[in-house]
Order: sequence, then structure tokens, then C-alpha cells
Amino acid sequence: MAARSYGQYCGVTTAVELIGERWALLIVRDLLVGPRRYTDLKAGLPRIPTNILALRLKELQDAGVVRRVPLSHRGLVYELTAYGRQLEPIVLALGRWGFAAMGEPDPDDVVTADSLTMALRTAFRPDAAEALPATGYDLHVGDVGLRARVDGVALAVRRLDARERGLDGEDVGGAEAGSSAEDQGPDAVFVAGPGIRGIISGELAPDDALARGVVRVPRGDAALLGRFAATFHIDPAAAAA
Amino acid sequence: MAARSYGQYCGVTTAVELIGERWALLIVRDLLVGPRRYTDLKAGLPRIPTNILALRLKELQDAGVVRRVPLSHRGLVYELTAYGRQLEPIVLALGRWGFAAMGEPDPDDVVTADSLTMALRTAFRPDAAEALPATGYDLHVGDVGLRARVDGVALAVRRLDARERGLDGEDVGGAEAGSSAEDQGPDAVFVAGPGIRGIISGELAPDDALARGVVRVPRGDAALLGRFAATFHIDPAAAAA
DNA sequence: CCGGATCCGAATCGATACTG
DNA sequence: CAGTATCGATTCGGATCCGG
Repeated sequence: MAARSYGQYCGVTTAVELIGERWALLIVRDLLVGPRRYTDLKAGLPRIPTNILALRLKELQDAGVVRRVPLSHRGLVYELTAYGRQLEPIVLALGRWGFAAMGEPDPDDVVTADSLTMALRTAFRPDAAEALPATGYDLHVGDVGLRARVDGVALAVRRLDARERGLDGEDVGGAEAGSSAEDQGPDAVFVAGPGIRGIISGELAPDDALARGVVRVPRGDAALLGRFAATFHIDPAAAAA
Repeated sequence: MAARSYGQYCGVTTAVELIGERWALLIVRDLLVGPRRYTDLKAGLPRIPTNILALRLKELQDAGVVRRVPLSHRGLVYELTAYGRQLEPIVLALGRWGFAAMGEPDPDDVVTADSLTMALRTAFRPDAAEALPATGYDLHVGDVGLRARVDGVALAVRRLDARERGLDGEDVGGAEAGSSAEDQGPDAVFVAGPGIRGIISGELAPDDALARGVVRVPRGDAALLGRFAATFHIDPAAAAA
């Protein structure tokens, strides 16, 4: 028996031996959003030591959770195996559970695109979305920008690139440059804000104005905020505040 | 920010900070079966260092997951708070996930009463049980003895005490001494066996005969084995072997 | 830049001994 | 029973370095 084994023949014990080491489940969280290169993972986990990231990736491969895929062109990505993808409901449930214990963010806590994407998936209520017309939302939290498209019971979240994020500060909703062909612009744009922070579990405060928070719905009506709240299970009172 | 924090404002990160330390989730697993004293936990986690157990219990209390309750008579127990109990579906799902990766037990792996109880809860299919008449099963794995009573969609598992476990070796099913008033004796008695090992994720092999495994249904018919397999989602072929 | 490997001090874990 | 105290063994964190 390995020296560091828990010494029990049990499913929970086995699971914890596979994905219970420090940082491992956060790597899985980011890979649940999509395949990622080594550097992407490092950027998404700013405080992970590089040797630990390399070690965990090896261990997760040995565990059959992660696969290393060379890219046709050059470079390589890590992606979850089918077995690893089975962790999705568990990670989402853990996120929901942990969310309830979250207080105010520490001043130098960070919100990453992948953690925010998973937070949206966590909060998404397909049953609430099903009754509504398809809607797109842009979310800006710190320097992360995401576009969430809700359509029937489906949720699609993608990152906004630098051009699309160009619309910040006071002219939110004005610029339209970045919208790509297959993906119409958002029906609403949210910036930081306490209500948003509530659901998407993230607020980054690079400047004071943003820290105090704003929720703006520049291209739709205020009812969109309520729809957003219902779809993502925000406390509407907090969102309205 | 604490030096050891992951530095992210995210539900998953928060959850992992609360219950991601080594041994923590296994303490939660055992407490999901019921309140336990310090020495019970130590016995259920044979390889945990005592200082780590003490430290984790403090951390879990600070996290609001565990509560320390003085006993009226003397001594004290640890129990989960309502927030801690919300981890049950997550721990069960993790157990199911880890179960799929379990190979043969290491020779000195151990099966504890609490891990076995949680394994039964993990494998239990209320929908399969619902159609069946109420049935009791006694399970003997190594020196752990449990009585599982399946009734409608409910599953109740309790430990057999030393007297009740007295029926081992060749005279399994013979002795009836220990059955208490409110809890009729079992309809079937299972001893170790490969099929059993399959579901309940446990085999301890104190002697060779037991290691090779036996499945016996002394007081019912063989159909009980199939019923057990369905209710706890065993591979019937493996169970029959 | 990407994908790590290496080195070293700091923090944590594990084993054992001891105590109210 | 319910833990502390101590100390060596591991692991983690931070920084630097390296080959493609």
C-alpha cells in the first residue's frame, strides 16, 4: 500500500486519492469549460506553482481523468477524459455548496473566466430559462468579459475577446464592433454590481467606481434584470439594490 | 488573504478550502452516518494521526460544518451541522465516481463500518427497492457486520454488535440470539464474496476461505440474491459467481 | 512565448509519546 | 476519553533556469 494511502477499500477514499490533492479539483474545474494548454491553466490558477501544476497533470493522467492531446499545428492541450467529465455534476454541486459560505471577496482575490463560467453553469436553472425567449447577456467582472446565451434549456458561455471587451467604462453598450456573425450581440450588459456578484460569485475591483458596483441594462428594459435573476437564481432583491 | 488561500473568489475554491484538506472529507463521510466521538472517528480512520484529527475537527467547526456536542451523561460527540449535512449527495456522488476506479483491494486495506454503510447508501436504488417487499440483509465483510433493512424507498443500515456478529465461520445463519425486538432478523446473510465485494466496495480477507469468498442465502431462497443485486445495483453475474 | 525541470526554504503531515 | 507536544519525513510554494 502506498505510504500516503488512506488505507481503506472505499469509493470515497479512492475518489479523494484521485482528485483530493491540493489544486487538483481546480484544474478539473477549468478543464470542464474546455481543453486548455499548460499556460492557460497557469493563467487561470494564478497562484499555482508551476511544478505543482506539472505534477498534478501527470497524476490526473495516471488517474485516467485527464488526457494530453498534441495539437495538429503546434503545442498541446489537456482535456478531460469521459471519466473526468463525469465529475461535472459533483464540481457544480460543490460550487453551489461553497457559494453559500462565501463572504465578501478578499481585496486581492481574483475572478477568472473559467471560474465565472462554471459559476454561471452552477447557478443556471434550465426550468426557469425554458419559459423565456432566447436572450444574450454580457457580463463584465473585473477584466473578465463573458457572453452568456440562454436558449430554451441550453446555456452557452463564451469569453469576449479584447476587442469586444473594449466597451468598458462609461460607454458600455455603445460599441458594437466585436459581435461576430453567428453570435448576435447581447440583450443586456451587466457590469460588476452587488446583485451580479451575488450569483456569479465574483467581483473584482480594479477601481473604486466599479467596486461600488453598477448594474446596467443599456439595450433592454429593466425587466431583463429580473429575467436574468430568475434564470440564474439570483436573489432579485440583492440584484435590484 | 491567507497565505494558503487559492486567491480566487469562487464557490468551488471556497468549498475546497473548507473541506479539501487531507482527511477532512473522510471525517465528513463518517459523520454522515451519525454523530461520533473522537475515539470512534479515530477507529474509523485507522491511519489518521491524532493531531491531524484534532486539527481537522477544529477547522471543520470553524467552517460551520461540524459541531461539538457535550453528552448529557459524560463525554462528547461531533456531529454535522445542517450545512455539513448538505454534503451528503456530494459525498455519495464522489463515492460512486471513485467506486468505478476501484480495483482489487490492497492486502492491508481495511473496510470500516461507516464506509460500508455509506457505500450501501451510495449503491441503493430507491426505484428498484420500491417494487419489492420489505427485506432485511445481514452483511459480513471482514470483522464488520451490518444489517440493512430495505422498506419501500427507505434504507436503514445499522451495525451488528459483537453478540450478533457471533455467527461467523461455518455456522452463519444458525445463531439467532442477537436480534432485537423492533428489528426482525435478516432474510438473507451475505459473507464477503466477490459479488458482495462488487457492490459494497469492501472485502477484508482475514482467512483464505473467506478471501475466496462465499455468498450464502441461508434463510431465504436464491432469488433474494438477485433482489439484493437489483436493489444495490450489483452485477448479478458477479454476484452469482 | 510554450512547456516544463530544478532547487531550496517554509509549511504541513505522520508517528510516537505523553497528559489532564 | 480526548486530546497536546514533539520531531523527522513529505509536500508545497516561489524563484529561477532551460530546451524548443
